[in-house]
Amino acid sequence: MNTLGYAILSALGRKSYSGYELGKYLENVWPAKHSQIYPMLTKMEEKGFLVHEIVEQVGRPNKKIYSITEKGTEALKKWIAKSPSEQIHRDEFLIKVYSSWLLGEENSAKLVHDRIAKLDESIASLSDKITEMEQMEELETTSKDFGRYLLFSRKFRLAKEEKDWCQWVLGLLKNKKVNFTVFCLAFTGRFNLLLDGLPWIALI
Amino acid sequence: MNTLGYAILSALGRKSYSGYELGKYLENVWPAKHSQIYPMLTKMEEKGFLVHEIVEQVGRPNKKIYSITEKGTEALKKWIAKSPSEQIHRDEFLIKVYSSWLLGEENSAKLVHDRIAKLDESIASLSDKITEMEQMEELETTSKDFGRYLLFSRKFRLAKEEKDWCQWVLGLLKNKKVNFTVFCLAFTGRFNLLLDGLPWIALI
DNA sequence: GAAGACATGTAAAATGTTACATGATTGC
DNA sequence: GCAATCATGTAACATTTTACATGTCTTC
Repeated sequence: MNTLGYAILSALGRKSYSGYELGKYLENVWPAKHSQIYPMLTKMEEKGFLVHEIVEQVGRPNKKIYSITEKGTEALKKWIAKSPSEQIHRDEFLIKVYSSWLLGEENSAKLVHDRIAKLDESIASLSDKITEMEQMEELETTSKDFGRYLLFSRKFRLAKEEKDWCQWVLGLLKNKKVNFTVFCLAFTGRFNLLLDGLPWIALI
Repeated sequence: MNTLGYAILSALGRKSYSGYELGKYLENVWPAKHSQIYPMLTKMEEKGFLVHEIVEQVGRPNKKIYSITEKGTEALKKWIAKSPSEQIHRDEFLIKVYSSWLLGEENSAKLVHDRIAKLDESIASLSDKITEMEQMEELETTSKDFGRYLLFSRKFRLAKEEKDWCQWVLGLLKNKKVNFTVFCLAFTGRFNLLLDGLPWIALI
């Protein structure tokens, strides 16, 4: 089985879902279209990793709700123990930024502004999800929801970091020179390496 | 032509490369194996976007150095003007973190520690690359090297943010509860939204 | 009345990875 | 002597995307 299969198992380990619902969850960890998900679910059920029950609905199509089996959980556990493969990150935006010298400063700035707008949207929606999780009475590290919480807070932090970088780029585009900033970046890089391991609170 | 093709054009826009060298550059924006790159270069040359010249070498195989043509530059310019597609991010590590409740706290911590070790490696090598760029006398926004600089500083910042998140996760795993942290995260989320647009320097 | 969410599936095309092929040089 | 780097290419396989199919309900 491939990573998509294990991503599905990891989702069903926490909660039973239909293929349609899985599609939305998977966006966060391993994007896949429904045309890939449905055949995969069939294959996984044949192997005994999953079972489904049909939930009849009024006014909309019936669903197949999939649940993980003992065999599925065992397979997932074994897979988790192996060290993960390298992450894949593909971003057309970065290729376009790389070619910004062809684009001119105004158009480059527009490219970055558009990205900021998209990031603001996802920051807002992630903020809402985290607020929801705030409502939970007890969220311990052994809870099935703990991984979900880690995931969303990571997405949130990453989006904010990306936005900060975008704003830094806009600043460079305005000032047209970068020498001083290059210096600062390299400096903070080294500075942070020194600080590593020290509790930040001690610095205040 | 697909994104890989435009990624190649963007690289050759800055500097001429052999297929082998392109493979290494592409790792940063659009990872591709040589088995995908070589046929793509042939196809692109047939279309008139590229030309190559053979560089004979002693003691090692000859290279084909590819250069972008006028037609290639035009194609790249047109493509850059279109708004970029969504970024793709696939990471087995995150699926494993999501399933950390199955793993137990010790094994979860090991998973995160291993990630930190990998991040430290890339932080170190990116730091070196940025130091190299520091040497450059003039790095203006219209320079062909400007995009390259933006790219590496983004990679650097992202890796550092990822490491911070990892360390935060390790802290949670130790304390076993997250309620207070959830609160802080959501709070800083809102706080930062308030500060947006204000120059940070004004706060000192 | 059009668009989008809900819901599941198949087929074809594009994209990406692994394996097969070859071969010299350099550093451990 | 073994692994890694340099260097290019093809073939087979796996994965992913786009298009084809169908149909109801809800919101603008």
